Order: sequence, then C-alpha cells, then structure tokens
Amino acid sequence: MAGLVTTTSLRRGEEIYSSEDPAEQWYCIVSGLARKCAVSAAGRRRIVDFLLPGDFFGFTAREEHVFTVEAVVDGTTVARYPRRRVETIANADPELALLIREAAFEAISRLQARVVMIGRTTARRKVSAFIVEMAQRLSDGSDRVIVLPMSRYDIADYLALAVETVSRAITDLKECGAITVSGKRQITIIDRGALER
Amino acid sequence: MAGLVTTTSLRRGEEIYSSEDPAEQWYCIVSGLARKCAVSAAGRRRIVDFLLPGDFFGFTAREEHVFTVEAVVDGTTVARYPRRRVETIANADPELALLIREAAFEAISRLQARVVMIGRTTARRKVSAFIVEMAQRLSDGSDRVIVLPMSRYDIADYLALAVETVSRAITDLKECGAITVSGKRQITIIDRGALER
DNA sequence: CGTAGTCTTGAGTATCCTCAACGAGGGTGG
DNA sequence: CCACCCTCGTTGAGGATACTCAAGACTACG
Repeated sequence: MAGLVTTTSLRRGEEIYSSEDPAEQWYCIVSGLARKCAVSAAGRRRIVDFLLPGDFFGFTAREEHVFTVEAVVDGTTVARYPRRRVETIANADPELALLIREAAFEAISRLQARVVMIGRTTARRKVSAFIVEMAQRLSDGSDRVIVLPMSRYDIADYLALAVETVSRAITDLKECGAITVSGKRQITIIDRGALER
Repeated sequence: MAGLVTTTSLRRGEEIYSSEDPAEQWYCIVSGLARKCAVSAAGRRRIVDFLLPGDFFGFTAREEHVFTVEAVVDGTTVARYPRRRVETIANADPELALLIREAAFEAISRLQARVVMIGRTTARRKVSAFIVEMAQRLSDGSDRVIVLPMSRYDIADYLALAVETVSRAITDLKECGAITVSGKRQITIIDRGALER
C-alpha cells in the first residue's frame, strides 16, 4: 500500500474531485477538513458530509462521482489511493479487504446519523446536535472546548438551514447557558444535557 | 453461498432486527418493502431508509445495530446471511468480496441521495422528489404509474414532515396537474418536469 | 484603506406544525 | 349481516418557526 498512496496538500476551496469526474481513486483525509457538496438546480449548495481526519471517501458503485469534494481549511491534506490497484491487491489480501469494508461501513454510519440529524424538527435541535457531533468527531467527545473549522455558511448548508437561523440558534444556546462562544469559532460546552435534549 | 442463506416471510409490522440487537447477519430484501427506523427521545419516528427488493442492509462497523428494521407490507421476504461466515468465505473469494463492497457502496449512494432529498426546502419539493425516487426504484423510472407500498405516515416520517403536510402536498401536485391519484396509493406521473423542478 | 467575506440582528412574510374534525375502508365480534 | 372499532387519509383554523430581505459590524487581505 505504501507505494500506492499519494498525499496532497490543498488550500481552502480547492477541489479534491468534482461532480462527474471519473471515480478512479479512493481518498482519506489526513489532516484538515473537507466538505462533500451537491449544488441544486436553484443554485443552492447542500453539504452531504463533512470529512475529518481518518474519514475515507470517494466510494461509489458508479463510474463517475456524483458530488464535489473541496477542502474547507488551508493545508488540508488528502491521501489518494488508485481504486483498481487497491482492489487488485485486496483480492489477495483479506485484511485489506476488511479495512475497505469497514471504511465503507463507517461512511454508512456517518450518513445514517446525518439523516437523523437533518430530520430533526427545530433549528435549535439541529444546531445542538451538530455541536455535539463535532465535539465527538473532533476530540472523541472528551473535550468541552471545540474550535469549529467551518463557517456558519457551511453549517447552514450542512443542516439545511439559512445562515441567519444558524446564527440565531447559536445566540440562543449562548443565552440559555448551554454553551459559551469565544471569537467566532470557539465553542465551549457548558451543559451537554441541554444540548442533547 | 446457497447453503448459508435463510429466507423468511414476514407480516407487516414484523421486525427483521431491532435496535441494539447483535449485528451478526447481513440481509437482502427479496420481495416487498421494509423500513429502517429510529425513534427519538420525544417518541417521534424517523425512517432512515426504505429497503426494496435487491437492497442489502444490516452493514455496520459496530457489534450492535443502531436502528430497527420492520416489514412494511405483508409477505415481505428477506434473505439472511451469517456475517462471520460470509466474511470468511469472502476472504478466499474476491468476487464475493466485490459483491459485498458494491452492496455497501449502493447503500452509501441511497443514503447520500436521501440527505439531499431531506434537505430540500419546501414540502412540495420533498414530496415531488419522493415520487420521482419511488418511480425510479420501483420500476427503473420507465413507468409513469406507480403504486406506493407505504402509508402517508411512512412517507411523512421518511421526509421529516407532518402527515397532514404530505397529504396537502399531494393534493397540491394533483391540482397543478403534475400527477393524478387513483384510490389512495396509485399515482400517475403526468408532468415529470414539474416534479423535478 | 478599500474590498470581500463573515457574522449578527431586525422586520415581515411564507411555510409548516399542531390540534381538531370528519369520511372511507377493513376487520372483528355479536 | 351489521354495528363497532381502528387505521388511514384529507381538510380547516390558528399559531409557531424559519426564510427572505435588509442593514450594519467585524476581520482579513491585498
């Protein structure tokens, strides 16, 4: 495997792959953050998934990618694996095949959690769940302080809300004493119970 | 593989597996329809996925299932595959390993499409997209006439809407001439363009 | 120092949810 | 056979929520 992987560093906004590109590689985020996006006919962006270090992506049963993946922060590094060659190696290496399966199963788990989150009723619940999810994924849930690597716009497109609504929900959670906010991006969880309710 | 598979027939409402059950099998719908559900703390049901003939499910990187899967219609038949044994066979059979990967990739595609659909803004768009999706999945999109196998309640929980809103959206689409409805469940697509917009 | 991007707040409106009522259809039991 | 219950589906009214439009503050960057 070591000989196959290519690692690239990207600036914010740079594309890792684009919609309709041939799906010839699999990817893993090494550091930083990426977003998997769709753009609707009306020009509205949807973020299908945030990709954090350790997340594999680019899996598809088709020949072309459906979504676009872009780096969210400067210096995001991505490992690329040539799909066909990895599959060939996996044919003779059950352990590698298992790793691939598990990476795919992880993607399924993330997406299912996402369907549940995006299906929540109120903006406040969505944003609360988002903060809890990020605390979990950024620091294994062990830390009360998180620094969001993405903008309010990204959060809005991730939660299917308007930016203003995200902003208001965060203000709301501040005023309720569930969180505190330092600067724009640093959030401290004060009352986790209130967020999970 | 032939010796490993167990096929069961279920009545509507019967569980295939339940949340927190040990994840020891993989499944495939042979006929009928099943729903993958989560129930929120507030008692609200979310349908994470509808499972149609040919859809594989039960994939997880964990030891326990997170969701519950139930038959939606009487006579739904499900094939069960013992996970460990299938994995052991796959270790020596690259073709089987490929099939598993592709089934998992299909599940990813379905879920991604779902995140996009559920993230749509208005109820009318959601219901329109739902009808188009079902036409696609029930008959490869070739047919203008579809018979919905699930209730309005199921549709509502799938789209994260209230039942009343689903009902109103369908009435709306009827009045706009985009569809016609015979009985409760049979829908004929008149103007596909109007649905996709 | 100006510009572009980000974030917040306000006001008004559209949409959807809740509560309520009602009709149709399918079983079940008397 | 019919009364009854239950689920399902539809419609209406009223209120809550989030969206749109608008404006302004703040930051980073050239």
